Amino acid sequence: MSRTAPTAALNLAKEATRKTPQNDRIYEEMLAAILEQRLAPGTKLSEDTLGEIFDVSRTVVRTVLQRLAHERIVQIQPNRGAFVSEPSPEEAREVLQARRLIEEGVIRLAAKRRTEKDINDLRQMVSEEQQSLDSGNHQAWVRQSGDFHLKLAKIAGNQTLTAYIRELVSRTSLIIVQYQKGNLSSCSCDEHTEIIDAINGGNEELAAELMISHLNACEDQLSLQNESPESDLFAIFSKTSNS
Amino acid sequence: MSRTAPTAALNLAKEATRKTPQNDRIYEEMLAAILEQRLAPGTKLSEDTLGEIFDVSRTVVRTVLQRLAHERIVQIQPNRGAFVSEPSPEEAREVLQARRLIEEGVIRLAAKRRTEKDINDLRQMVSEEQQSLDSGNHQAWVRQSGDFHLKLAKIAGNQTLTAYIRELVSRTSLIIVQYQKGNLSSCSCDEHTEIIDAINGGNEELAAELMISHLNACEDQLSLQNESPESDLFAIFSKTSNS
DNA sequence: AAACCCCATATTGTCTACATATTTTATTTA
DNA sequence: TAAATAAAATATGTAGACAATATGGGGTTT
Repeated sequence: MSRTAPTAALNLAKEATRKTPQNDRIYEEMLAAILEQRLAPGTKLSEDTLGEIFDVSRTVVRTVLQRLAHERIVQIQPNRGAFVSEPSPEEAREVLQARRLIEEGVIRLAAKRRTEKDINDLRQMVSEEQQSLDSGNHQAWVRQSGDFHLKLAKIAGNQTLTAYIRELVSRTSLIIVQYQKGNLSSCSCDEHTEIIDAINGGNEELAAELMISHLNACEDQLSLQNESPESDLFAIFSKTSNS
Repeated sequence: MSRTAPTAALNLAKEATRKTPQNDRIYEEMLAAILEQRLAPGTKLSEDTLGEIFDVSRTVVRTVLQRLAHERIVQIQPNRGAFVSEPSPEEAREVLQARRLIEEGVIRLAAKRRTEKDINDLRQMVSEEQQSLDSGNHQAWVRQSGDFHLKLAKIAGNQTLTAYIRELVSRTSLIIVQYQKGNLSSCSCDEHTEIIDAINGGNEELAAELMISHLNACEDQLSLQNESPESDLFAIFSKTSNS
């Protein structure tokens, strides 16, 4: 009975976000569409078209596009429009580097703060990942794999870092869409399980090493050897035009 | 003469950002106003008023406010308006924790990649910091101190991490405005100098330790013992109302 | 006199219209 | 026929108008 403050504060927080549901709804739908590969990288996102689809004016669409642009999921070219981002190999390496750096720290925090329930939740998530992998549901696996890393950030208990990881995970999904070579190896779930075991045992150092190895393995599964599009053009034509 | 691609790509990049200067100009001005404490935390940012000040419509103002909101410099309350953020002590601790985590990694990268010019630039920046400190120019010092950390991120060479640090530095400035107790200690410049010496010597481990200590020292200079506003209210009145 | 309700006012959320920039297409010329 | 140019069409950038929501004051009721 005493101390209703937390509940009140929570309700207040919910109240604060209860409105502008249109923005959020459209944002979620567009993000999902991009991450589930229904919108390929490079696709033009016409304001009029999107407005018609979601039955809102361009004003609302622009708000959503600007939000997605800030998260680097779409790129806005002034006076030309918004496009689904096509991360360059350099950008891909950068994102993975940032993830190694941040998630190494996050996993150490998570190892310190994890509860029994957290461990159970994580194991449950890996189990579902494995199911998607077994059934060949690539899209679901990419999303669930990202959710696993996001859950670790939430366990670490820092909202700022969680927001950054959410962003990086989204961008990674986009990168995987573009650069994944061949089929995905099934070892990923095992790596996730190893990480759970490490933080369950409170072994920060091991957990950190496993996380870095895991992200390195992810990067190794990508074909990032090629240069950026423009440079490619010059490289491709230099043989004939420069001779 | 051969390989004009990089230059072409650079020009293209400049072209891409040459427009929408209005957004950027107003964004920069508002950010400066907030970080220089001309707009205090909690200040209502009326769309009409700002539109009148900058001589643009609310459309443009809203775009800028949404951008600042995404960077957590302003808070948008639906149907109520935008306000300069008032970071809670919890949020302050979170930001400093995120900075320790990210900047430890960044300083290691910077130590690996720094050039002679970088070191000179950094020493020059610290020198200017010292001048502002000596002349009692608090505002300039806060900005320059942030620029130092931002420069380190640029040396590390990861644009994603640089963007995150820029955001965290801005938020830290806002936090300092709210929670700095007493005068600022002059040791900060010395700490920056020590960090430069460490990365100049290529001593990653030392540089990382110094950076963490430095950020801890920053946090220790803040008065973060109080709880968040809401909780405060309940704590304050619980003695009388609950008896 | 105090508390409550309703309405007036002001501000934000959204839509539509117009201005400006880009892209496409059609026409002209070499 | 192909290239270049001009004009039309299309899309984005901005402004202003209307709708919805929150705030504050005045009046009524107990």
